[in-house]
Amino acid sequence: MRADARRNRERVLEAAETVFAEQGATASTEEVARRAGVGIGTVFRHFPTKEALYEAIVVRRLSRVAEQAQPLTASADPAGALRDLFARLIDEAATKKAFADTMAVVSLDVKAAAPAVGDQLRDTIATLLDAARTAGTVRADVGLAEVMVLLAGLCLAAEHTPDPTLRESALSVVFAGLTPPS
Amino acid sequence: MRADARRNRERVLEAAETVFAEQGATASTEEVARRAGVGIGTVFRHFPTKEALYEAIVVRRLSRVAEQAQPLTASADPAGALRDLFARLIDEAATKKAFADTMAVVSLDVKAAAPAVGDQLRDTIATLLDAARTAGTVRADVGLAEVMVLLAGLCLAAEHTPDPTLRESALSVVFAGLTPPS
DNA sequence: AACGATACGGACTGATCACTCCGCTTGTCA
DNA sequence: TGACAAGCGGAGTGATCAGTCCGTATCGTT
Repeated sequence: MRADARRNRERVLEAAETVFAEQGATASTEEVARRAGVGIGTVFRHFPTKEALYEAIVVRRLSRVAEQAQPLTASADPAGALRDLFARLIDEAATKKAFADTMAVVSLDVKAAAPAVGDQLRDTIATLLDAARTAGTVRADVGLAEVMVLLAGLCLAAEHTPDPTLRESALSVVFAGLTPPS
Repeated sequence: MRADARRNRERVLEAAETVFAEQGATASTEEVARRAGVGIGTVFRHFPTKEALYEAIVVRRLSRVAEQAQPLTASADPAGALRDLFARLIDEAATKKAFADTMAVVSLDVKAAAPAVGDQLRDTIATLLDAARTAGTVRADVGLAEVMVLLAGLCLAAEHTPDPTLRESALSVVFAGLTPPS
């Protein structure tokens, strides 16, 4: 692969990330090309389809998030770690358009396109949840599926909730519901 | 207004409701016209804009929902009534595409297009919430805003959650979080 | 330096869609 | 029943956008 090609590919990914974050998945490919300082042809040479480009940045974002999340599994307070992770994901969803949709797809449409990356995050959450249940800091009768639905819901709602305090409050209520009755 | 005009207007609304429920807001106006057994011109004569048509069916759905919800304010168990209402809205969101978005807009983008209709539902929820807090069946420190965020989140997540049991479980967790600690 | 392969830019194509316009039909009322 | 306004259908218009194609520029290699 030629040097300029590699450089342009990276530029396109970077531009796509910000454009999709700002305008959502409906942003035009031309806008991405413009932002990258590149012709449309170049975009399509590197990513044969708009969907492929979109998927590429989804994978990118997800693997970054999953990578940051992984160390949490070593935490002594798994429920707390889970909550921190959720807070981080919720903030990302509030800030970057279409990230909430990504989270919804990863959380809920399990057989989704890019499987491995979503699994990684899901696995981390599963580990934390198990540990928290064992520790007695999360109710034993809630499963991963429920938690994923709640996470997706919080992320999707966050997209329309500019006030961070309010997002935090909603998260608090959910975690109160996850805590075992005393 | 001529008899056939009134009849066609109703047909268009009916068709739009099912088409938007099936395909979401991106469904084409032509599809609505076809489903209504009417020319496109007719659709645009009654609703000058696709957006106007969409807004009309949003208002329609919302006022139906708000109307059904209103009697609940008389309930002796306001927390239970609130939960029933949420369950109903969540089911609707799971079944009818774009209803979840409507709920999100009504819940979160307060200054939205069709104000009065959203207010009606919001008022009912506020009344139930107040009563429940007074009765001590909902924590005193959660406000309407938080509840609306949670409702929107549950509805948005429901759109991707075909399993009704799972939706119900998620709702349970949220309501557990709303219940005062014993 | 010179040459072939690789990559680039952006005009172009075809499809889709919201919306318009006008010749024709149908309801209404005298 | 006749006449005319109100309403209808759907071909047409312009805009947008994903994706193609090819003449040109750039890179790497000998």
